[in-house]
Amino acid sequence: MTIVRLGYVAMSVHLKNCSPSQTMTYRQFSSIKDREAAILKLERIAISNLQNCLRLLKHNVANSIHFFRFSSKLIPLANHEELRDWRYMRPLKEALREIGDYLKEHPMRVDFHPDHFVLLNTPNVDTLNMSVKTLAMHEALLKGMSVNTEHRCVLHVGGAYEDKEKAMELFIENWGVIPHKLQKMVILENDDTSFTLEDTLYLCEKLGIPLVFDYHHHLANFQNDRWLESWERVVNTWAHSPLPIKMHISSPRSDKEYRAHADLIDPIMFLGFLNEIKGTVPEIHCMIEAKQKDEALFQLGDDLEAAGLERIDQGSFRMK
DNA sequence: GCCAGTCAAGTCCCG
DNA sequence: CGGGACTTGACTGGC
Repeated sequence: MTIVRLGYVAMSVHLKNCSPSQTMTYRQFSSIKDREAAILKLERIAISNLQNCLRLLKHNVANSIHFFRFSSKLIPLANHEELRDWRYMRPLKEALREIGDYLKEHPMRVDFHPDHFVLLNTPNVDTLNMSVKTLAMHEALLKGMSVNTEHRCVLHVGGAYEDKEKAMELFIENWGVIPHKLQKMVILENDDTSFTLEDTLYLCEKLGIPLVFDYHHHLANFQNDRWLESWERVVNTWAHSPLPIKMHISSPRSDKEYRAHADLIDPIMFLGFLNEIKGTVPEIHCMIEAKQKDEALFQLGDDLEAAGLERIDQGSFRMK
């Protein structure tokens, strides 16, 4: 038996005026003459983003969704060079605590996917330092919400830099200088241009990092199309995690724009996948990456039910 | 009110 | 080798 739980990313198409990613660009920031007022504005935006996150969590509970990825744009300009003196966490304490209190009452898997500027295998020291800083910010946000930080940040391996083997060795080398508490947060995903399932698995096994299998990326970028041959190894990377295995699902927008995400999830592709892994794990969490966000989740849920899966609630299914 | 162009960050790809 | 594409949602500025 396998329990399948569906999750979605960052925002809801059903909640109005509820963006968790409002922002201010640096150009806009620097055009405000009173710097203190400009910083207050940044703080107001960040607090509003967190309040909208809480609304989203309530929406999830109301719709029995147990899995959610926070936006990584919660704090505009958080690590900008010119705002090094800004202690941005202090004014956010209260808003973060409220989220933490709510999560305590309504347990839900929440995590982050820092964007593609966070590169652990970069040969550039400044880029590496910025990446560590950004990871530390994610850690502070999780801690502010009293969420156990272990395995909550999905990252890609990084750039190939014209030599994939070398780039993987550089990942291992740089990994050694990442603070242990940040290492603990990281999980790694196969990507759609450079690092395949096998490449990522090599690093995950070597360094003890759980692997997030992205099925769509795999179809766009593989060495061996028989991913099932590696599935047991993928499952094993989660053996010592407090969390169930997770994966990403999305569907190609079109043949021409194969790598771009479609509005919705193609249920045939997903059902095919589920059929293969049925019974191999007690529980799996599937993060839906689709333009239509939570609506894609609802529609996929209906498709799964129509296909005969036993529905536990809006976001959960049981496969015998 | 709508549409096009712009935005912190890095890497890849094409000409 | 250099500049544009990539990707994403939000926001600005021009009409």
